[in-house]
Amino acid sequence: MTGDHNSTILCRSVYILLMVVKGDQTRTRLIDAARTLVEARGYFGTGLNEVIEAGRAPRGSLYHHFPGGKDQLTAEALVVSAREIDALIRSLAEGVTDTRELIEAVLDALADRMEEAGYAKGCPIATVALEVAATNASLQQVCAEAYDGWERALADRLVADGHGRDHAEDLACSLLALVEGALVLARARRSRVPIERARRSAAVLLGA
Amino acid sequence: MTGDHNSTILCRSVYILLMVVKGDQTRTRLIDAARTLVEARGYFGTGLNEVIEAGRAPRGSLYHHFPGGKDQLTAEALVVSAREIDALIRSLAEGVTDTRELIEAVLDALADRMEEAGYAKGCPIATVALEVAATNASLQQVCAEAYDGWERALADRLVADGHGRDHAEDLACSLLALVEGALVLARARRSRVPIERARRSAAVLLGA
DNA sequence: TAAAATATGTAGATCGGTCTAGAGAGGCGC
DNA sequence: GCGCCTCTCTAGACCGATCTACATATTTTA
Repeated sequence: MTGDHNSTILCRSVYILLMVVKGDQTRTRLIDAARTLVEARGYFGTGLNEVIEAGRAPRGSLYHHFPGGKDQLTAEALVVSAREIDALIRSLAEGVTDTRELIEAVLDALADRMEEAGYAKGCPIATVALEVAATNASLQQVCAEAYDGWERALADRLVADGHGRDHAEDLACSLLALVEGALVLARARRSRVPIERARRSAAVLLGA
Repeated sequence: MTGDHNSTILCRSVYILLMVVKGDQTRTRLIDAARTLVEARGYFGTGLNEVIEAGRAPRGSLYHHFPGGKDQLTAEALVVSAREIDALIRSLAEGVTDTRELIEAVLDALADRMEEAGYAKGCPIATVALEVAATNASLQQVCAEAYDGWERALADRLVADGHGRDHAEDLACSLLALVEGALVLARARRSRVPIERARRSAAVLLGA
């Protein structure tokens, strides 16, 4: 009886797990498709038809997994992309000796990523942030939080380098701006030169 | 006879002028409407229905003045906006003593403009640049040229400050990146703090 | 059987773009 | 000097395509 009960629980758990995994597979494919498309063409430039085609899912699945529609899908895609960049910063931060090296590593990684994608990638947040800043409060909030997280990661490393907290936050914000701006210029020009130049300026800001 | 001829020419000239002016008024209204909407919501986020409504013009007029359709209208709107910023930089450059003051003045002006518009304005080029970098060569070209012009204006002022040409171009590119990035962060967060912080970092880059 | 997830179909609006009609002006022949 | 022509620009109806969103099966699994 206890055995039956346990095996029932087990079966049920496995089922739920499988369902979750399977459901999550479709869900994940949709989010990944949205991430790629939104980064390449923005919020308004990405149609849900493209998303479900790229995500190989029927229309109904999209609204099953994302009852909030396009906004929910986009918000979740932005959160995943933001976390990925955050993890990139924090993982690179462990293998370098100071923040200057960290910024250079981040710029290199983002530049490579951008070139490899034929300039369809850059900052996964910026395009949407600019499109919705004045008209969509919830997505604007998601974008703002993404930047907050990255800035915190940079500030943490600056503090570890010995900077005071206040100065670290100031500097982290400017470094983030420099990186974001370099990505904008690089994409607009389809050239990584602005990123190389930002590297040197970042070094100056960090007192190299 | 000569009088008749002259008055005929005069009438004709006046007519053509009026027609040109009238045509240009509609044309200008459409471009202005497109400028505002595109800066606020980007290329894909701006519908031609909104443009003709804001520009108080019928559809026929739009396609009369812009036979190239949405792309032509957007391209011309970007060019006008780019020239406006270029003129802003060059006019501010005349009233300051060095490039540091110029950057600070530019940042102040852009931040005011952004706040006054409720964060519906920022950089008039960036949103479109990010949306079309990988998919629309002609608009991407327009964006790239806009940034080239602004960078040249900054580099000119740096050369006037005594910097060597090569170093001036490097520095101008990074300063532009810093400004662009600060605008992105400021819009995303709906706060001018990132711009204030970029001010200080710009001063550092310019050796203040 | 019940619930979850998938698979379509389609509604209703809006998209960019095209088309034709007409208003308003001067030129021009008679 | 009057009617007619042409030309520019305005005006809006209209087109097929696409958009987001929802509704309705069908399949899958315990």
